[in-house]
Amino acid sequence: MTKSKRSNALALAVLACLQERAMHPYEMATTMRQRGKHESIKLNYGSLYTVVQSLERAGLIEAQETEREGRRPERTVYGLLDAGRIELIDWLSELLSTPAKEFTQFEAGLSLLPCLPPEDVLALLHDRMAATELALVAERSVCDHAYQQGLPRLFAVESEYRIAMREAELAFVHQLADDIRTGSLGGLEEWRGYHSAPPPLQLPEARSEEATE
Amino acid sequence: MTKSKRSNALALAVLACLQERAMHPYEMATTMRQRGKHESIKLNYGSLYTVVQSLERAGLIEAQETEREGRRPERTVYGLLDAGRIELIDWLSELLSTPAKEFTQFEAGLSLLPCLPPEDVLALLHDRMAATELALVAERSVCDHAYQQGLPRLFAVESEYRIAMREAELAFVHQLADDIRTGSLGGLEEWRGYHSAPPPLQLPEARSEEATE
DNA sequence: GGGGTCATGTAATAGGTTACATGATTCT
DNA sequence: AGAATCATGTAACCTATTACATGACCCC
Repeated sequence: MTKSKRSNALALAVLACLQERAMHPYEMATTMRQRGKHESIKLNYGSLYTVVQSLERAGLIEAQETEREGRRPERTVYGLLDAGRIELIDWLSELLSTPAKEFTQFEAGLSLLPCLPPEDVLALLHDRMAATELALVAERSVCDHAYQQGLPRLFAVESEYRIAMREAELAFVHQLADDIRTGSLGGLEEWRGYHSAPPPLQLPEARSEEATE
Repeated sequence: MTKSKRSNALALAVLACLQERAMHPYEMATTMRQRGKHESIKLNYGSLYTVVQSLERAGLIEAQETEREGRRPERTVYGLLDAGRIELIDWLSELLSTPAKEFTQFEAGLSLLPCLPPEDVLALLHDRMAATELALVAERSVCDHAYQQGLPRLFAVESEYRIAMREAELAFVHQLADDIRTGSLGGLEEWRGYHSAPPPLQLPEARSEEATE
């Protein structure tokens, strides 16, 4: 697995938790949630148990004891094996050092732009800009708040990264919308032609309600 | 499905192909490849057939004829139904207008930074910057080349988007590396403490081979 | 005329997600 | 005391990916 299994980052998070101390799965989940890691790594209980199993099969972690507190269901506590320690370091190093191809939904959408008429695209992009600005405000304030509580930046770098990426996307969309309006994308007439727009409406002043630029 | 099925963008690409004309699956794939859409939408044959089936079950597309050319295997040609046309517009509009939460591998990596010692992280980030710069050169040249062939920008917006995002990430990583070096991330001693670094090596001039800043 | 590669698709497997289950704790 | 929520996990389902299959074309 050690090579094939590097798909789902939740497995990496599990290794990271266990590097700190042995835990049972549910505790890993709450730990991650407390630290806000679920904002960066998709987490749900179902997958968690699947992933833990698969890490065990791969010999990276090991069930240490099954304790039972009160009459709750048994909880299996897992510990990190040496192979797991190595895999953690290796995998994380790869994530940091090697830019990976990611398929984002927005990129998919952009690649199919010609399927919609330009006026519609313009309106949609304006909607996105507004939504992005909102999201940015929220993320920035969460981040600032954490820092004011004394959290060292080291533990919220992901958050700064998300903000930086959103800002960049916003700038891009802004520019793109401008380029569509001014026609500097080229092929505007062709584009409009695909979608038999009823009148020769050349979008002279027809702007939607957004005025973000 | 119309709501639950909006996970895999390949289905959207299928709808988009069929908006143009009826096709059999293999032809959709080659069409997408020709236009470089597989750079933006993950495509492999196995998934393609699964996705087409599921679109058919959902009543968005329909098998029109099964032709047979020479003694090749039968090919089923699919056509877009009205429900499919609507779904295409709806789905694409959502992708464009609504920023979605995406989990990227790099963000996952960043969120686990404290698992590695700061010196190692620094080296890894420098590797990433070098690799990103290479990737940027390649993508820019592909894009420019296409434009010089007369392709209107409209058909390569995704590519410009990828470039913009990579540039932004590069800038972020650059800044982050600086912040680690100068200690403005806070908690550097703590951080180093987690990983009992053998000597009190304070990374005085110990830089790796990259000199990107 | 035999070995590769293209064109086209199917089947088996693995991975992940949703839905469900059950006892404990807390709130009103 | 009953309702809601937390803590903990299992099982069934669905999706996607990999591996495989098969005839045709092409090149030497």
